[in-house]
Amino acid sequence: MPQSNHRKSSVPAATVPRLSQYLRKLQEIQNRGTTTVSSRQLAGEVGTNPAQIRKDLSYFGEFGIRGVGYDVDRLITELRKCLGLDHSWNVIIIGSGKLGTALARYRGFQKQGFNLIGMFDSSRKVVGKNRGGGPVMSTEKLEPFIEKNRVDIAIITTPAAVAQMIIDRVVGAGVPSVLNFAPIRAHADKPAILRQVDLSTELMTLSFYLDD
Amino acid sequence: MPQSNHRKSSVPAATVPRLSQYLRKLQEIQNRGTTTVSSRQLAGEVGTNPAQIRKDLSYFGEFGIRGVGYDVDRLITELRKCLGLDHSWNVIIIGSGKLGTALARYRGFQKQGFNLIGMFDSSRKVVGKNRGGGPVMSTEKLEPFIEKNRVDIAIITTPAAVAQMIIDRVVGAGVPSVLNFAPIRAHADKPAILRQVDLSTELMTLSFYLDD
DNA sequence: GTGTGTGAAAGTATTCACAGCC
DNA sequence: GGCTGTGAATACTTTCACACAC
Repeated sequence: MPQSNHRKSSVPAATVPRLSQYLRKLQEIQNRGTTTVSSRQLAGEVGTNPAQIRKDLSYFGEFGIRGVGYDVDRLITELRKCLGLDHSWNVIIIGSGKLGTALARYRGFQKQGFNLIGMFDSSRKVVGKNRGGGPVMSTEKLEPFIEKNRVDIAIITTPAAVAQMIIDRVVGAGVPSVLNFAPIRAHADKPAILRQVDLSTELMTLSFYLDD
Repeated sequence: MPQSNHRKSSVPAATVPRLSQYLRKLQEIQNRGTTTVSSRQLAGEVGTNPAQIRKDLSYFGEFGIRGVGYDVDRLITELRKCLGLDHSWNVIIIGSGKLGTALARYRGFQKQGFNLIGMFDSSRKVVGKNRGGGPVMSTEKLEPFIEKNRVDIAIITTPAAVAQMIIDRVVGAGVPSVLNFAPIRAHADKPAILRQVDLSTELMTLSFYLDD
């Protein structure tokens, strides 16, 4: 029984990140005071095709009104439900250097329902200091912390050299998903969900498309 | 005449980021002292299919030896050429907060041929300070700086509120590619290449795949 | 035997185009 | 008239499987 959720596996992988982009734009539109939006308008703003949006939404239900468009409030609520943002997730950050601190201080974090419940670092110098996510704990305390607290997402911002070891440890301790910012191609053995954010890949991809 | 380069447009978009991952693994393999690698071995390490690697490489040429595999040094050289890393690119960072500073201090940067030639910030308090990329300049000096220096890539780490305006300004001044870390869905009018790195999208994507 | 390079097949994703509803 | 929801068509990507080279 690998994927328990029938609904999720039938949604194309490419659709999921787009949903979050629709959500962001819709929140912007909501802030402007607009109450109704068509797939055409939304597509114009996020830079995609109207049919793409309608198709993406159709995997989850019928949220629009023909001839009219979508109610902005309603669609925001539905999208948050689709993305699992209708309850909150507990997040830890491992590595409290500049990058870890930048992420911890990111305000949109809590606003979207992600609770930063702990930060970890191996350096004696920073343990106990506040880097935006409460007092930094020693990485030695990782496993007991994960035992005692439900941790849904571990964000890795350690140096490359230790990143894979840290990932093995948090996954081994039962954390179901990992977001890796360390510049390595990481892997996870257990059925953990792993995503990578990688400056160097992004720069090289730009480089490819630049004219010589 | 939109895309001038015939070679590039025939390479699938999905192939490009993978090339950079192959390159990273190959550099690791090279450091271990291994001189030859097969598509099977490399695929095992990056977590993909051997045929995928061979197909990806086939868009650029024939780099292997049948019955043997690939010479690691040779393949690294070829991949760097494919990705446009055989010469160096000039990069600026706009926004010298924690994130901008973290990126500026990332060592792999220079190592792969990206020269950080300037950092900018709108705050009087940081202008003149060194955040890892020489003295921070005022964002007022952006356009004259771009006039005088070839800038290939602009990395945006400003607050969301000003990010789109900054992108418009650098693209307007002639910067051909932008890597945006600000939490907005940005767009560029001119034929500039734009890539987005987005913590909130990554977190929401994980959220989608987590069990309720 | 081993492993590349590559057409052909299978699998995914995007876009079209239109019936149906407001 | 306008816009959604969706099957059908197109485009893109990955994987298979085998001829060919070492």
